[in-house]
Amino acid sequence: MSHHLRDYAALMRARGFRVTPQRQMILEAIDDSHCHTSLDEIYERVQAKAPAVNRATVYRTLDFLCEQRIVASADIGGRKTYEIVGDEPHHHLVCRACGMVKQIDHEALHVLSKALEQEQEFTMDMDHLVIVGWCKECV
Amino acid sequence: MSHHLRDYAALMRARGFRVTPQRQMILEAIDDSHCHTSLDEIYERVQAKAPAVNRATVYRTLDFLCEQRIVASADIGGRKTYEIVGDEPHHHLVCRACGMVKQIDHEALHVLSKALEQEQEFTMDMDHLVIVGWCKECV
DNA sequence: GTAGCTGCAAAATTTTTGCAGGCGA
DNA sequence: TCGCCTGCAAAAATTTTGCAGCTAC
Repeated sequence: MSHHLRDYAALMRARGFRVTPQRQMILEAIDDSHCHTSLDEIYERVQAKAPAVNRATVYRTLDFLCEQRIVASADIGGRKTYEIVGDEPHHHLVCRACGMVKQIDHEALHVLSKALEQEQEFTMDMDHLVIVGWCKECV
Repeated sequence: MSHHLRDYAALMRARGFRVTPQRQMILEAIDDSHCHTSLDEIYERVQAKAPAVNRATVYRTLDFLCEQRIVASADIGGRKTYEIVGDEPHHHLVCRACGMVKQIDHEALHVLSKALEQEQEFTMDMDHLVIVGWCKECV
C-alpha cells in the first residue's frame, strides 16, 4: 500500500470509522488507475481480488469516501468518475474525440480564477474542473 | 412560439424529420426555463399541457434533439441538464451551496483558451464549460 | 463485547426497447 | 398513402434499502 493510502487509513481511524478490507481494496482500486476511474471499473478490479465483495458495498463505500473527502467524484462526459483527492489541486482536460484525459495543475487557471472573483464575485472551486475539447491528435 | 423555435421546426423539416406536437412541446418546455433544465422538469411541464405524453417519448426526443444539435446536454453537479443551443456560446457558473446557475459568455474564458492552446496544445470547447464554486451570497 | 460494516436479496428508480397504431408531410 | 413517430407495457439497467450476521477495534 502506498504512503498516502496508509495515511487515509489512519485518517479514517482517527475519525472513528473502521478500516475494512473492502474499503482498502476500493481505495487501492481507485489509486491503481492513476488518473480517475468509474464505479464499474472499481467493482471489476475489486472482484478480481475478492469475488465476494458486493456491488452495494462499492456504492456505499464510494459514498462514504466522498463524504470523508478522501475521494472526489466528477462527471466527465456524462460518466461519473472517482479519484483520490491528492495534495495537489488539479483539473482535467478531456478530449471529446479520443477520450484522452490529462491533468493540469491549478496554476494554469489562476488567471481565470482571479477574473471570476473580480468580475463575477464568484469563487471557483480549485478542484476538478473538467474542460472538454480536442487534443492535438484529434483536432 | 418564439422565433428561434420556429426556425428549429423548419430545420427539422429541412432535414427530413417530422415536427410533431410532442417535439414542439418539449422544445418549448426547455425554452421556458431560460437557462437549463432537467428531464424531469421537462416531463412535468409537458405533462401539464398534455398528460398523454409518455416519459419514453421525452427520453427519445431529447436524444433526437441532442443528435440534431438543437439541444445540448451537460452535467451540472451530477445532474444531467438540457438547454437549447443558442447562437451565443456560453458557460455556466454553478454555486455548490445554493445551486445558483449563472451564464457567462465565452469572452471571459478567452485568456484561458489561449493559454491551453499554447501550453497544452488543447483546443477547449467553447460551450458548456461548467465551473463549480461559491457565489457571493454563499462564500 | 459492541456497534459499525458487509453480503444478500428485494425493492425502488431510471432508462431502453419492441410493437401496434396514429399522424405529419 | 407511407413510413416516421408515439404510447404503452415490459424488459433491462442502475441504485438504494432492510436486515441478519460478521468483524474491526
